[in-house]
Amino acid sequence: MSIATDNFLKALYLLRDEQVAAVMGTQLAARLEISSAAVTDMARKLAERGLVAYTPYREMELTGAGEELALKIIRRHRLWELFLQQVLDMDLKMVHEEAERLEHHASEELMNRIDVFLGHPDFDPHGEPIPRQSGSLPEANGLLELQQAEPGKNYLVARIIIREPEVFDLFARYGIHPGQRLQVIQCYDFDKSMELEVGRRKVLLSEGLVQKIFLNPLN
Amino acid sequence: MSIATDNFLKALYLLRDEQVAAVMGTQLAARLEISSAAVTDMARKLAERGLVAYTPYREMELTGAGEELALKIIRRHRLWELFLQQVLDMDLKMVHEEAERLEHHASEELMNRIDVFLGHPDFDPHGEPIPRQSGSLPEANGLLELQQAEPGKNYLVARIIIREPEVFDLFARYGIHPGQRLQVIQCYDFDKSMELEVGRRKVLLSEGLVQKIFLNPLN
DNA sequence: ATGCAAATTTAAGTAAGCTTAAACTCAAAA
DNA sequence: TTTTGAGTTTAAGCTTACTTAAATTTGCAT
Repeated sequence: MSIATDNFLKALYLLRDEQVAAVMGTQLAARLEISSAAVTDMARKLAERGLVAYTPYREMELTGAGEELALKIIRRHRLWELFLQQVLDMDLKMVHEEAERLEHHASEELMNRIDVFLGHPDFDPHGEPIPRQSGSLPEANGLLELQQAEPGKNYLVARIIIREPEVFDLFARYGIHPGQRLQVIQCYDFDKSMELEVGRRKVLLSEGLVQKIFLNPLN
Repeated sequence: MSIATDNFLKALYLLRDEQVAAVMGTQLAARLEISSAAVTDMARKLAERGLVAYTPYREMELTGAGEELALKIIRRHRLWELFLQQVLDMDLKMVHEEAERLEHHASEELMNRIDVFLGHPDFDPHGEPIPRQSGSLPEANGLLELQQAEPGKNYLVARIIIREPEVFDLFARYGIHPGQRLQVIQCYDFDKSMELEVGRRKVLLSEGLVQKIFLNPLN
């Protein structure tokens, strides 16, 4: 499997995942930064290999086999991201582009060692789920949304969704990161903001921020 | 810089290093597993870029700039090898081919983090020197050859040259690895073999094995 | 000094993964 | 229902890093 193939399958999977609708060539071309002619070309080749369902002038989507491969690549990407951040202390801003290259070049064996080293993690540093070796995805709904937490009880931050770099910095400043213990002080129903205790500091979060945090109950 | 370029420069450096003589196309072709026509092609291109000194039908060698680049690539390779072995506990037999791929795809920033993580190491798991960021090579002659060690004194193993996988296994079985403390019990001058104490075990090494071990005096 | 074999170079061709530009399709508006 | 333009495909061409096969050079042995 070539890098171009890897990237095509990955982009197709993620694009489909982000929107709910099917994926058209132009979007793929934009995301992969190639011409739409190249997309058509690739689609035809991957269709021959049974990885993409494709009829000329129609939308395309991954076949079962294609999705399986896409998930493997995404697994590699997210494991690398987490490894680079947690073990080598790389800046979250650099971690994506680094993983973007490394994901294509590590052996299965190495990826499994990284997985073990990290303790079979469920989420990458952006809060995105890391597909398992089996191809299954960890479900965030095993987790509790912060909105539903009971004031007074203790929780562990399990996952924070970080699509914007500023958000990471903000949470970092308040000491909110996976593994951190926290308690809900109060919920303000009128605008759905919340007051938390993190460490021994009190923090006030807007609804938008609250929705990015998922918890595990403690004891 | 492409992967092909990386590999060409690296092979040219290492080949030159192994033998003392200049390097001919056929040897390069053999090592890189490409045709000699491809070697000529590459040589011409790299000569244009000022990385290789090349005149048709003559031997070729690296220019200053070429050697600088070769050392950078070798640095990456050896840092990866050590990282994979020490941090991710990969088998020494797999470490080379893994590093062979990763060396081309990690950023300078990542390599430096790996270097720091490992404590700016001087030698890779095969005992080969790791070029520094500056391009200089750690000299093994800061180290003591085992032959010259004084019986009774304590030493730390600094470097073991492992070109054959069996040798690694052998040393591993006797607990001999970088960082290990040892003492010389006796030298047998008639065949230059030696008896050592490693941990609390006594070990008898042939001359060939003795020559692979380099030491730092302890206190 | 000459011829020969080995090594090297040239020439021509291949494959992947692109590009641009022209041709085509299709669905939706007129 | 015809037109239109956005989106897609086809066609032709490029680059890199190879390949094989034929031509060339070299240095060594005679």
